[in-house]
Amino acid sequence: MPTVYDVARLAGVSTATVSRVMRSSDLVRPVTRDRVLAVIEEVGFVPDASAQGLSRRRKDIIGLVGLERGVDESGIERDGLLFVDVVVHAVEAVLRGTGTSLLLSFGRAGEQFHHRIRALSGKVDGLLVVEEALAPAQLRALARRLPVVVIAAPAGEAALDVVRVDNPAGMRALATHLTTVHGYRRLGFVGGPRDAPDAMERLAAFATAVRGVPGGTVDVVPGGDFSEASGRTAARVLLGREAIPEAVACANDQMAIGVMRELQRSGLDVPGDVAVAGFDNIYPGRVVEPALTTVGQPVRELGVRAAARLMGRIEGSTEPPHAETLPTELVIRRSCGCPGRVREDLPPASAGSLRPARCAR
Amino acid sequence: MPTVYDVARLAGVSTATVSRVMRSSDLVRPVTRDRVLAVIEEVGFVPDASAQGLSRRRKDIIGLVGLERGVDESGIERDGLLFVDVVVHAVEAVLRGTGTSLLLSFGRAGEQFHHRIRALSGKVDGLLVVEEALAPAQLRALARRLPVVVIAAPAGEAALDVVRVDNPAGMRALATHLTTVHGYRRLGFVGGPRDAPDAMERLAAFATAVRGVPGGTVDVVPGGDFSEASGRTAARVLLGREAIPEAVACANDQMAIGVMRELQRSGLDVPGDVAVAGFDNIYPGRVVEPALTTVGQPVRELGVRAAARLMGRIEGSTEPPHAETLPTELVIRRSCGCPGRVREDLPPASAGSLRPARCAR
DNA sequence: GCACAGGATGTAACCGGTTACAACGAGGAA
DNA sequence: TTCCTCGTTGTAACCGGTTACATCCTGTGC
Repeated sequence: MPTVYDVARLAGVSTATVSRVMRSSDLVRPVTRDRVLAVIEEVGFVPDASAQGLSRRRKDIIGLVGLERGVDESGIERDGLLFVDVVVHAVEAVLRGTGTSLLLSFGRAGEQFHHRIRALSGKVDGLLVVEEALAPAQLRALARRLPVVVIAAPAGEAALDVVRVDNPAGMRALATHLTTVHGYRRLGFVGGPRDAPDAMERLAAFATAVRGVPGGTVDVVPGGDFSEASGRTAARVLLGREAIPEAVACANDQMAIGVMRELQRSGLDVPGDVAVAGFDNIYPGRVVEPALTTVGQPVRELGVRAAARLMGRIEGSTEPPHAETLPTELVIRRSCGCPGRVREDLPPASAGSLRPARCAR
Repeated sequence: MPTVYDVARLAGVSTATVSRVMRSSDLVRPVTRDRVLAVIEEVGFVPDASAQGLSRRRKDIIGLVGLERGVDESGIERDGLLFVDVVVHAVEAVLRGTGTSLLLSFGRAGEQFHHRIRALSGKVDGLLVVEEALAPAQLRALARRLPVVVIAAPAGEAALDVVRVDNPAGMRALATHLTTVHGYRRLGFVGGPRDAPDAMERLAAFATAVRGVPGGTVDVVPGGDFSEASGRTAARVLLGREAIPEAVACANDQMAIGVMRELQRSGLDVPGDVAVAGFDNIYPGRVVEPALTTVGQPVRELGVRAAARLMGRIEGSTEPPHAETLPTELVIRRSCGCPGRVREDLPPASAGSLRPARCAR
C-alpha cells in the first residue's frame, strides 16, 4: 500500500504538500496539485484512516448501539423490519456525503453490554444509543467520555441529549378513539418487555386514559417480548378470561398481529367480536386482514434528528443538552372497527372531530 | 482523555508494560498487572483505536457495503425488512465477542458508489460487498487492495470470494410445483431491477423451466424495483392482457404481495382465479391473506458464512478464492392454490413426491 | 536597487499506541 | 564466587498521516 511518502517522492514534493492536496485546501499551486493528483491516481493511494485519525484527533466514525429485539437465529423468519434498522438507514442517509461512517453494535436484552460499548468508544467520535441499551448511570458515564445522543428514551433523562417520541400522547389518542368513537369500555392491553421503558410508558398512558373514562377498565397482560409469538400467547390468556375485552391494544404492532391472528384462529371475528390495535405502524400491519389500526411513530425522523444533533456536538456545539420529543400519529385502519362499528349515540360532528387527518390505505 | 503515558506514570511503570497489560499477554508480573489495571480502572483509560490501528496495522473494523433498495424518505412506510438488514444482523452477530466492529455504507441503485467505497477502504481491514453494489471490474480492483467477500453475487465472479444463493434451483423448484402439482401452463412473471443480477437470474431460470414444460408459456413483465408498488403496477399490466395468466411468480415477495393485493382489488380471487408466488420468504408474506407461497433463501446464513470467510482472509488464510452456493427452500402456502387447486389427472403419489419437506404455517 | 509582503513549499514535531531489543536482577549451576 | 539463564521491565523507534513554523521566491512599492 502506497503512503504519503511514496506519493511525495514520486511527485517530487514534500508530504506536507501531498497532505494539502488530499485535504483539498487551495494552498497548493494548480500545476503542483495536478501533478500530485496524477500520482495519487496512478499508485492508487488511499490515506490510512488510523494515521489520519491519530493526527487529526478525529476518526470520522460514529457508533450506533442498540438492542436487537425480535431477531433470533433464524433471522428472516422473525417478525420483520426492526425499529433499529430504520434508525440505521436514517442515520446512514444523513452521514452519506459527509466523510463520516457508521459503526454498529447490537446487544441482546439482559446481556451485559456496556463493556463492549466502552471498548467501542475508542473507535468513534460520538455515539448514538438506541432505546434502553444502557442503564442511566452507564449512559451518563459514557456521555462524560464522548458526545452521546440517546434515541427513544422515555422522559427522565435530563442533562443528556435525547430525541424521543411522544408515546403517551399516541396512546392517549388511541384510547380516546377506541372509547369515544367506538364506545368500547372493557379494554385489554398487551404489554411489552418490562425492561423497555417505551413499552412501560405506553402501557401506563393507555391504562390511565382508559380508566379516566367512566366505566372504562383495562385488562393488562404484561411481559410480552415484542414478538408475534408473544402476542399469540397473550391472546390465549385473554381468551381464558371470563369476559373477553371488546378491544385489545398492544405495545407494538408485531404483538398486535399475533393477537389478531390468534383471535381469528379461535374463531372470533376482528374487529366484529374484538377490536385490535398496535403501535409502530410497521409494514406488515398494512397487509394483514383486517388492516391494523395503530399509532405511527416517526422512526426515520428520530434517526435523522439524532444524527444531526450528534454531528453538531462533535463539531463542538455548546448548546445545553436537551430532549426533543417528536409527535406520533394515529393511523386508523379496519382492525379497530372503522368504519362501521361505531357508537351510535354520538352526534356525528363529535365523532367526526376525532377522525385523524391521516387515513388508512 | 487519559493515555498510556498517564497510566504508566500513575502506575509507576513504562508504557510498554501498560500496553502488555492491555493486550493481556501474561508477560507481566501479577502484582504489577494489578497495579496497572487499578490505574486503568480509576482513570477510565480506553485505548485510542487510531493509535492502536496505526501501530498494529490492524483496525479491527470490517465494512459492509450494499444497495439500499425499497427504503425511501418515509422509511418505515416502505415494504419491510430488507435483505441487507438481515445480513447486517447476521454479520454483527458473528463479530460480537471478537473485538472487530462493523462499519456500514449503503448506496442507492444507479448512484456512483465506488468513490465512497474507496475512501471507506482506508477505514477497514476487509470488506463485505452485498449484491450488485459494484461492477465486476471495480470489485476486482477493490479486492486487490484488501480482503473482499461478495455476498449474493450470481455465478460468474470467479477469482473472488463469493457466498451466494442458488437462485436457479429455487426458481426451478417453484416452476415445477406450479406446473406439475397445479398443472398451470399459462404463467406470468414479474421481474426485478435490470441491474440486479439476482433478479435476472431468477427470471431466466423460471422462464426456462416453464418453457421446458409442454404447453408452458411465460408472460414476463420486467423492470420492477422490488417494491410492493411496482408489483401492483405489474399486476395492472397483466390485467390488461387478453389472457390473464393462471399463476404469477415474482422476483421477490414484496412485489408478489403487491400483485396479489392488486388482483384482489380488481375483484379476482387469489388463488382461485390467479395463483401468486414470490421469492425471499419475508415475514409479511406469512400474514397476508392468502399466505404467500415463496422460495426461502438462507439470508442469515449467507451473512454468517461471508463474515467467517472474511475474518479468515484477514487472519491470513491462503486458500484459493472460491464461491460457495447455499440452497434455497420451497415454502408452500396457500397463494399458489395449495391445498385444493391441484391437477387431478396425476396419481397422488407423483404429486405427493413433489411436496416439499417444509410446509406452511 | 532595496525592503517587504505574501504565496508556495519544505522541515520536523507530534498524535498515542506497540514491540524489537536492551537492560536488569535474581536464582541456579559450576 | 562467577557466569549464565530466564523472567520482568524499560527505552526508543516506528506506524502514516497533519500542521505549526520556517524558508524561499517572486512581484510590488518606494
